[in-house]
Amino acid sequence: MSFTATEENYIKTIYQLQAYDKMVNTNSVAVTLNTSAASVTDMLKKLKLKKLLVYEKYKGFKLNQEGKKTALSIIRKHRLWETFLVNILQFKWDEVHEVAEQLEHIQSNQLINHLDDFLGNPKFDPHGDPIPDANGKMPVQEQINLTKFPIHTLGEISAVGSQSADMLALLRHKNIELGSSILVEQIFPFDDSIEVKINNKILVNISAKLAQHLFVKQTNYESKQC
Amino acid sequence: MSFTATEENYIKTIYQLQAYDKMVNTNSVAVTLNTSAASVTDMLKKLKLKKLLVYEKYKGFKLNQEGKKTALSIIRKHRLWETFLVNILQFKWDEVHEVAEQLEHIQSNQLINHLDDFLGNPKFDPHGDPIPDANGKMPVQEQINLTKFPIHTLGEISAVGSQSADMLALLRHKNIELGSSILVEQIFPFDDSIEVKINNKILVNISAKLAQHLFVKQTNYESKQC
DNA sequence: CTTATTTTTTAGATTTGTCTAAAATTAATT
DNA sequence: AATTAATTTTAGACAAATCTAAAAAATAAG
Repeated sequence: MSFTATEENYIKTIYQLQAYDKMVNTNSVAVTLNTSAASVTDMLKKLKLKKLLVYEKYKGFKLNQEGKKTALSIIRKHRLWETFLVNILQFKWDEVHEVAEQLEHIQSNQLINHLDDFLGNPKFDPHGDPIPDANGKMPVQEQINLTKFPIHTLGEISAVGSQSADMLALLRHKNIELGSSILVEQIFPFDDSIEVKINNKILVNISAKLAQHLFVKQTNYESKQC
Repeated sequence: MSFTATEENYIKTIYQLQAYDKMVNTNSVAVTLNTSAASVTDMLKKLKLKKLLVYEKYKGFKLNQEGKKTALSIIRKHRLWETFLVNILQFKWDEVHEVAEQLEHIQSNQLINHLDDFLGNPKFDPHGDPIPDANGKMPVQEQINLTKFPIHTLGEISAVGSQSADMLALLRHKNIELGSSILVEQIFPFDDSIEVKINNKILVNISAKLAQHLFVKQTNYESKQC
């Protein structure tokens, strides 16, 4: 079965909002897609008809198995295209999103599988996010971006996403290096900066921009993947 | 200014039909795009409003300067993507069209210019068609596919588009080699086969499939490019 | 446990691209 | 030149995706 670009955008958004099978509400989808709640309701009816989600009016909704499978195939396409843009066409990290949003809607399994092979079947995209395989299987993400790391959870710095001298100088100044332990204490919504404790000793503030270039691996705890 | 995928398909079709500034009629566009004459009329009004074509009702129409510029940028995208699919992703010649039809509508100058650079700024696509540059300039096409070569015009075989042993055996059988002179005598619409005279001596019949793999350079005459 | 507030859904309208059927125009034929 | 045939345009309708405003349901507050 195939879907319009609009349907695919809804499916992807719902998937991201329902992480670990939570119920999703109309408004959050409307806000994310920058549209009205009424439009979301219209689309929900349509997606229910196509048997992609569990939905009863006023009660919230979430994707079923088929819906999740569809979402993963869209995410796969998006992340492979981002990898292509950055690794092959020399785009910068922060330039790829808009173009990948268009490319993810191209319909051709042959295309995406050939692209996957050409890129060397990458497991993670340039932002460190895992790329589902052709069967929708996501590699376990051993490292995630600091901006997405849960609060009050112990982790350690596992990678830095840039070799810029300016950035390395900043890290040295803050006493952060590969292997440092890190614990997010607080997030400031105003500028998206993050206060973290490094090596269980010093508190430092990390700007949103710096955080985007730091990758963290959770220590001790099992990650509950679904 | 930017256009919907549908508008772009009309613009491209009209461009191809008006070769050398001939007037185009409604029906031929309808047939090419597999739609109704009424739909074409609707779109003509829209494209006239956007100042892309010269159009007076019942009198035919053609793209103006702006329209042709737009058409060339779409053709540029289409042919660069076809080159990418064949040269990089290992698609076969006859598998690329449908996917390129989708990819040509992706909007991003940065993307297409990076792709052009990555491919090494190719002048011709895998079908031998010329690729317009970023300014819409088409390289002079010294060779064209036999299927597009004008009837009763003297040319010579300038390239063969495959190295398959089966194909070379067939060419040897028909006494065709690089540099052979060729003159199209007749085209049979039933199976698109072509009767040609080789080296001004022997008449041979060439199947549509074989013709697609032969490239011909016109001899003696100047090509009237616009 | 009613009332007020928020969230969600319905109703009705709009835009884009499409269609069919009928009317208008041009081209062809006797 | 008058009539027939073909082409093109208009008129009116429809489906997809959207909107605003009003109604319905769920949640929160007094």
